[in-house]
Amino acid sequence: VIERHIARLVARHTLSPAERETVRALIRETRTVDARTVVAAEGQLLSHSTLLLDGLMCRYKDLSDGQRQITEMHVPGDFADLHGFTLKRLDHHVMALTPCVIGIVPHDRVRALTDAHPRLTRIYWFSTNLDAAIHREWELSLGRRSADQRLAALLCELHVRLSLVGLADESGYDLALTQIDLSECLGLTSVHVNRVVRRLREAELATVRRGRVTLHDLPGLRALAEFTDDYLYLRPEDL
Amino acid sequence: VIERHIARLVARHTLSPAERETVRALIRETRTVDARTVVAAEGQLLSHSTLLLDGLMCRYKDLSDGQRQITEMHVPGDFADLHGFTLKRLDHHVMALTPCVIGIVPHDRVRALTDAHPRLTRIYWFSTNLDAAIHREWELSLGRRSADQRLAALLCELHVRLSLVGLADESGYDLALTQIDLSECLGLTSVHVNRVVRRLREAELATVRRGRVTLHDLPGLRALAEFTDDYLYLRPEDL
DNA sequence: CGTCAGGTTGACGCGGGTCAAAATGAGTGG
DNA sequence: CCACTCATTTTGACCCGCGTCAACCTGACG
Repeated sequence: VIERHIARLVARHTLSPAERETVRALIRETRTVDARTVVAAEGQLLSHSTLLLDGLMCRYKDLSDGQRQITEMHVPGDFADLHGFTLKRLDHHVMALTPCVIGIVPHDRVRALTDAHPRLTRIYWFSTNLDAAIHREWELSLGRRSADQRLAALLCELHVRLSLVGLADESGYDLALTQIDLSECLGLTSVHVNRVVRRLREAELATVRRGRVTLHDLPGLRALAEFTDDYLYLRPEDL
Repeated sequence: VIERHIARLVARHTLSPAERETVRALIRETRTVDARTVVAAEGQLLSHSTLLLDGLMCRYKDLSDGQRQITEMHVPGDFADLHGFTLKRLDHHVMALTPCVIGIVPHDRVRALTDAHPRLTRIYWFSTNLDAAIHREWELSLGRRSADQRLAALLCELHVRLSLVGLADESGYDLALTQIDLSECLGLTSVHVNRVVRRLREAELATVRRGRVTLHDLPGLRALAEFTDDYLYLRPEDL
């Protein structure tokens, strides 16, 4: 399943066989974690990063009254908290939303990589910058898009990202998120998400039910959200 | 004025004299740009990054109807688009909001740095991860904070960041932003920003007028926003 | 002293929040 | 195989924060 991580990297940059080996050697062990497990807590000193191999995870921050904002979704192949290597302590929580398989990557191995492999370092630096680009797109959604557009944009983003690792096709993808989870991504209430889900279904754009997203009209969905995949950087460039 | 950049780095990590020299040598030239100049356009292939030495800049994205979302503010000492080194093309615009002094840092010098100076590479990697942390905090604001809390949070963040480079004290700071600019940071309309500015003044928390932010009650402002500076990473850690 | 960007204010409307209740449905144990 | 449970989804009625629209004010600058 670590091939999903390689696939994700290769979608953006070439990797030599030697580099692939170096990447594979980053993982010390794999583990499974239950749904709703916090794998990295805000403020905690970290000694390793978490590579998501299977399942869904998210980053979130919350306010004192319990309101929660998910700042990014993670799909298989993603590093959930590679930025923890330089930040040491996270400004947010990382939580499994479904049962997950994760790879543990000790920070001393990442550090050795930065000392010995400048090109791979640049590739992983890129990877955290891609997370930032996703954050920016979400800021645009949260600040300026309507509720319908926000959900459409999220569905389009997940479709692209899951396709990269072979977990989506043109018909749709499996997505084990509750409407509460979606509301925490979108800056809405779960009640309103329910209305928006219905509207997208009635507009024959997409059907979202617990467990599965079915895409009826992807161009229409993209047009509604004004979605372009530029911010996901799918055209490989040299590093 | 490049000392502001050094000050910003040293607030988070130690720098040896040799490292300081290496950092200084990154700048090929300095320039001035007028207010409202776009110094890096979305999608454009970049060959250098822009170090902000004086003035205010921002990153923004927009929708087809002209609605704009500023995703981050830049203060003197910040790299405005260091992430452009790995991304090659930006997913957003970078614009001067006031007349600015900038340093031009060619990407081949950054690349040389990543080949020869692993520790400085980690420090600059950290720097772009700090941008991402700011993006996440803004996602929290845009998704979950009320209009009043959002403005309070922004004023608190700028106070901390400007203090680091000696451009703010406990009384307040100069800030040449229009209410339109603020509205584009906060995901609000300029009309509503005007009302919020009045409310913060009437609550004797802060006075915001064109050119100057005066802080009357910083603890009150921070409490309103539930602001903590954790996400700005002011406690130095080793890299 | 004219011009024009930006700031200010008021009236009104709407998107999305709140509250409450009922329906659904995936386990779980008997 | 059924009864029970509890989280989640769904729906309706009502409300409010913020947007919209429009008019007027202010002040910097030529």
